[in-house]
Amino acid sequence: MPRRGAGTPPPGDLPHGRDGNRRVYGRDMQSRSPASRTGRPRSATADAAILAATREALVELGWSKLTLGDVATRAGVAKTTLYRRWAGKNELVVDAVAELFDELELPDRGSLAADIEGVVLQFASILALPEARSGLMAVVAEATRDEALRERIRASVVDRQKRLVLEGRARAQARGELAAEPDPASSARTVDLIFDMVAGAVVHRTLVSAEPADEEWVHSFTGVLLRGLAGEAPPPADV
Amino acid sequence: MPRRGAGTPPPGDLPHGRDGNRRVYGRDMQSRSPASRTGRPRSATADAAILAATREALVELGWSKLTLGDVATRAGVAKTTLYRRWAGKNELVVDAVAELFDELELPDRGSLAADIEGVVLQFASILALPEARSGLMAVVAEATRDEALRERIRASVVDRQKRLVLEGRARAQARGELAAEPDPASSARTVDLIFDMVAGAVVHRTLVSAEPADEEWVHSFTGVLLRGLAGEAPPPADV
DNA sequence: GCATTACGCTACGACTCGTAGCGAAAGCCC
DNA sequence: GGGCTTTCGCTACGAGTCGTAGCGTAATGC
Repeated sequence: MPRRGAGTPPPGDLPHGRDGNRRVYGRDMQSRSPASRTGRPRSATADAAILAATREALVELGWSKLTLGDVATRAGVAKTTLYRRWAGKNELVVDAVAELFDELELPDRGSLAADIEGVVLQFASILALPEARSGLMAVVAEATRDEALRERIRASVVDRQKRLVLEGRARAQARGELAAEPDPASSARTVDLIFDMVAGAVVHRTLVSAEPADEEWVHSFTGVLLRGLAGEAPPPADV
Repeated sequence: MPRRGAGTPPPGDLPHGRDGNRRVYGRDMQSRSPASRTGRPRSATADAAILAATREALVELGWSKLTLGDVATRAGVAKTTLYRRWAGKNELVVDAVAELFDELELPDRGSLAADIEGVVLQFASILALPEARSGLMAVVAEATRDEALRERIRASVVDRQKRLVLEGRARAQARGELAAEPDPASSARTVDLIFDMVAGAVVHRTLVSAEPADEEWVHSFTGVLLRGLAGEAPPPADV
């Protein structure tokens, strides 16, 4: 499926001030990327309108019934404009959903347990949004057959969460709650493991089991994660 | 999207000897369900061929590019036959993927840790199949907007796994490895939590992180699940 | 003013969808 | 065997989506 070669990643003139190289505009990034600042610039407002329209369509139609023509109409742009910027439905939805994860933060709550509960609740609140539920799993499913798409998801969504795991772990080690792990390879494996356990549990709870990841659940989850199944028997109900 | 009302769930004459009411054939089950054993029976071999062709198409094309016409051609049946039995792509893929989970078992390995590692490895080996990777996440994504589909997935895929959690937990309590939990409501919550943690972690590892859930990873995961993050620092490398 | 790029619009062939209608096949029951 | 019922394969169909091409116009930098 060859794509047009007209893409030019604008350095930083788009509204969502995230890292630069996320929007790929077609497929290739280095064709004539560095400095082509002549001609009419791309409308930044159109960009925002398209992503907002995509989320709106995700809520109303879901993934499978979402069409790019419909998104274009909602956004008030021409369908061709959409195809000039994104390679297809997958890439568009990834970008639209990724913006939802911008607000993730990790305020220091004083203890590892409190930090975990805080960030898990944030993550759960995002996954509770219908536009995230419909879109995220679908693009993950598509990504199983598309290496580039997987990388795009990793850069836009996953890494932003994983940073929180790194940060929380460092804090806990500084507090003495977790033992330091000097070997960097072993440490990286541990971080990956924790990340898969935290994100996986929340995703599975909200999307597969279709039950809310509320405070009670998060509290129990954190108890098992920190102390294990055999730890304290039932976590105290001091929610 | 109104569907035909011709469906009649055959009691048990289909090859895969699973529980009865899984295949719904259209939408309604009680229209004239109980006994209509006259007329030409449905071809059981066609059923198996269709499901096998669906998995084959999932491997080659993935979810989004899979078309029912193509599946019908691969299976050697007419496209209309497909629509007479399944309401659409979602239901068909659920049934095709569900068959992959038939072989899940929980042999008694003597300890809770060994039991967990065994079942997680089985689950991971299923998720490593491309037909499972492509199909499962996609139908889960669709299910976020379709209550009936969610129930179908629960009955065909999820509950079969959850039974293993129940079984393993009962064994561990009999061995004295886990404390008994007399309150049934609290016990049910714990089982759900464990299930979301186990299945979620494996799914996230294999599908989102796109890394294999091999023995080393499973061993580390089991260690954290049983003893918690603060438990022993790095699990001993006696894999 | 000029080159360059993005935009809106229309039109297009190719494909998929899900259904309708038909005659033939494959079972049960008398 | 004859009759009844249901399924099957096949063809055809309107509706909808896809992704692109082509055109004239708008908005920038030099």
